[in-house]
Amino acid sequence: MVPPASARTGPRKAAKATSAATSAAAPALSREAVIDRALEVADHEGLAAVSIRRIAQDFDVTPMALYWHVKNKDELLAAMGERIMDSVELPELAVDGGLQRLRPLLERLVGALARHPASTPLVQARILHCDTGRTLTEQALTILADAGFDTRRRAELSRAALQSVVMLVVGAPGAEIDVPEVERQAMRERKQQMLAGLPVDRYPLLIDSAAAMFDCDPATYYADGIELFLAGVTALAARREHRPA
Amino acid sequence: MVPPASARTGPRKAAKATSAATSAAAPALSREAVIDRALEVADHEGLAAVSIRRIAQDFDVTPMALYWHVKNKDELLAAMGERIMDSVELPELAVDGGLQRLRPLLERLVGALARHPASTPLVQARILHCDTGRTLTEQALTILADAGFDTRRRAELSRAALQSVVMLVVGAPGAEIDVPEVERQAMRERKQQMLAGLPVDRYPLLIDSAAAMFDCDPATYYADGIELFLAGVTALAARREHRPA
DNA sequence: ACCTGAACACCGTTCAAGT
DNA sequence: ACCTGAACACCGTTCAAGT
Repeated sequence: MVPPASARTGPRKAAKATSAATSAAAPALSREAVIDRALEVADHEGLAAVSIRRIAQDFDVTPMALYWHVKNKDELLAAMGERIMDSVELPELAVDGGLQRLRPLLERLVGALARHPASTPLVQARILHCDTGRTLTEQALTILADAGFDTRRRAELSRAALQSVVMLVVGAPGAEIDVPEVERQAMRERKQQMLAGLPVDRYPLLIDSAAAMFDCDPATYYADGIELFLAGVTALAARREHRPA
Repeated sequence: MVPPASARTGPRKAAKATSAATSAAAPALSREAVIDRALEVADHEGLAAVSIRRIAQDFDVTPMALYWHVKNKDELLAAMGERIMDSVELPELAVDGGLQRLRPLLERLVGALARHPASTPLVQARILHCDTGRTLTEQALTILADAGFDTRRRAELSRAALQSVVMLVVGAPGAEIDVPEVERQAMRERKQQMLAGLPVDRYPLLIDSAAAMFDCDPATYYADGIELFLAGVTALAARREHRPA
């Protein structure tokens, strides 16, 4: 599943340096440090590379040492998700601007998630388990309520809003989540070749789109994704107004 | 990670029945049978419960026997994703109807994915690796091209269309993917209690929506999700028409 | 063509013990 | 309060060998 070890980047005993001044090497073990390191490992080698034993190794410590700072692996993964969520810089909620006020909210979320694409799937289940996620949801609900959506629609749409962002990041073309950094380029090329080898008569448009699917600017990709969602809610809100129940 | 064994549901030697007529028990080992069983296990116990050794056990066979039918675990997971994708009943592409022709396409996809929510994450990366997925994409691209979207926007939007469906299924309220069937109800109740315990002054709308987030009808949830996407593309297409470059 | 046995290098986790 | 050692029950996978 994971390539047979080799290439490690993490902090390690530089040599068998004696106690005093162990150089840059491993930082002190702590819950925060463990979570940070886990996110780093996921960023560079994929989420599958995150294991209790591996992280312990990076701290030059026994695997069981981690269990003092973290309940178990599931809790570590949950904490990674919440850490990402808490890194969102919450925007202030403007008094007016209608549904367009959702835009900064979604942009900030994209900004935070895109820093850790490989760990973004972890966020999905943890949004409502941290303050930042709840505040973000509450803001979205406020904006949607102002636009006239009832409780049920608000719930659905706020959910869809945040999940659309998760989807954008996880499904970003060329992100190749869960593939280690080093193999990403090769992976992309293999995919592109596969598409190029398809029968042109059966999939003319698909082949035509292949290039656009791979070399795409992340900034416009995210902007367009957010735009699509906003266009959707705006249209739905307009329908409500024109034929009110 | 996975609860400590116990409760298994799969086919098993009923007793130490002698060769001839081993009753209903384990079907013949084959690539198809392995994939089917893996999907069943994921459906009932979550994707994490799918292991080479476990599936082998369910067939009363040595783990290494599976390697004859399947290259390795990654290939098994990929095959599960493609199997789901191939179970989509492709709609015929109507000649007219504009962007609304996307609807049956998305509905069929939801239909197929919703049968295996726990394994739906596997579909994401495999869409373009099977005929059905490519055909579906080609159809989406055709509809989007007819609506006037250029190559880049077509590529983006077809991608967004299929991923939105994956997201709808994976993020379905109360689906609790990756949690074994037996614990799902308990999990839902824990979440609901957590929301109920929140400070009402900070999260008034969130708490108000809590009920709507949990007891929701899957049919309208999916219909609304598809509607949101269609409203979005339709609005974007309309903008293009009114101020053409 | 299809399956087994033995072995290897990994996992997560518990529990008693050390400082 | 924080960490270690030894042990257990799991993983995926290889390789030589059986029928």
